Amino acid sequence: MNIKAPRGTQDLLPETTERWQHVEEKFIELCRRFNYQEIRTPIFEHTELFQRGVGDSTDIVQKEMYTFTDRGDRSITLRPEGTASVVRAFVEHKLYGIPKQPTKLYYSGPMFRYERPQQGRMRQFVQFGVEALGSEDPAIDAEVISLAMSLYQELGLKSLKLVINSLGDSSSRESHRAALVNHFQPYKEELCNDCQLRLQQNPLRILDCKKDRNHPAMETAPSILDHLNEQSATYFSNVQNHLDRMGIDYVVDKNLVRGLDYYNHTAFEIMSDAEGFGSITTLSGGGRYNGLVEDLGGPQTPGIGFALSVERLLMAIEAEGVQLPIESNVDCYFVSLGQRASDEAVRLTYELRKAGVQVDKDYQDKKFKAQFKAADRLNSKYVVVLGEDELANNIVNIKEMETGEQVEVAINELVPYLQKKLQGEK
RNA sequence: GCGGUCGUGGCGAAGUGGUUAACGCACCGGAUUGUGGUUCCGGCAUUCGUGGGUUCGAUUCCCACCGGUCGCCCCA
Repeated sequence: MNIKAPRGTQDLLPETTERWQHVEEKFIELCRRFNYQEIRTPIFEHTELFQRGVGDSTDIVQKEMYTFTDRGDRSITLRPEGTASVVRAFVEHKLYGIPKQPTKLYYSGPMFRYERPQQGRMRQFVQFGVEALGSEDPAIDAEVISLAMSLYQELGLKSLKLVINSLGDSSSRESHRAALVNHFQPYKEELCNDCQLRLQQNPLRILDCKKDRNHPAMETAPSILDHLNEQSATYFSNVQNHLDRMGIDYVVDKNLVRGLDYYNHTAFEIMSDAEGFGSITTLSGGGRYNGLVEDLGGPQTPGIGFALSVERLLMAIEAEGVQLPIESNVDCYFVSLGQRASDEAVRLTYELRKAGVQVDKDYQDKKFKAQFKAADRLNSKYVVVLGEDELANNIVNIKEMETGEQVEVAINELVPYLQKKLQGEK
């Protein structure tokens, strides 16, 4: 029986992991520049956290969670997203009490959702995310958005679209909700099954229903933007003012509705315009969640954050043909002939490695020529040749592969010689 | 969860109800007993996603399952 990776999971092989490492390093470096610090939370949590945090009416909670009962009869869920866990940790460890405020955190790690996989949608996928807790300044909304945009831009992506909207505060949402119910109630029978349910549960989400998008009632549906109270409207326009001043392009989409219950005020998504990117165009999404900390038992604390999919980020890089500066090669390769020479090469390889040189040798008893081929394939800058003759004279032959030049060097000079050579290049 | 489509060596890809499963790339060895390339020669699938069924016989036909992929729902 052949065991394969479970559906919707993937192995990332060396060729790919180099690309992952590159974007991970970029993300970490960027967070540092923006003064966000890393938080690591468990990969599984009590199921209740997501029911309360993400919201019982959401698709995530209703049909996408990896939930199981552990041996202690606890209901456990593999985290489907990061914000609920971060906020839980924020409350649990009373981070709201430390002097450094607002609390600016970033995370990176696997998330799990039970869905039908397709490209850009895995059951286990990796998100980068940030959360800024404790500030209700429109400037920090802009900061979070700019961090997300910077990551894509600095990695070289061009076909980006930033979409923003405001969901308003609770009173704005209440008034909008009532207006929506009023508006759609007469057409209830004409809407799709899902939307008939949404009418009671979450009428906001009728707005981004793909099935009913052409229903005439959509055109005339009340916009949240018309129901924002003065504070909410001011907040939203301040966020936009900051984006304008920062030179970040965006479009306002009054139908942008985020799938999670905890959002209010600012909501945004970054999408890819790239040719052939496929039907899933959302690269990342985020928004403000001023009630979540309180919902999870903490003091009233505003928050905003976003999360992006690393898989989709790499897909976008691929789709746009961006070349990442990844070099996979070796400084030096040993070619040896005969057992005694090979033994000595083992020792010298170790000496070179201790001295910081990136070096490898043959371990498959390959023929002389095949060893050279291996060196070539690894793009080795130098080849050190060690045979019986060299051994007898206590020397090695060092060949520079690009030029073909070869020099004799005493064995005990090998390490300093190569160190010097390689230093000169860098 | 629903619908379409696909599943042959490491990769790409032909093929047929019958018995030797093409070809290309990659890889390994030799020509060239110690220097990367080229060329030439040779090697490389008891087996066609898995399990059943039909048949004298199945990689080829049927069914189920598994997996990929595309679209829908929804999202990152």
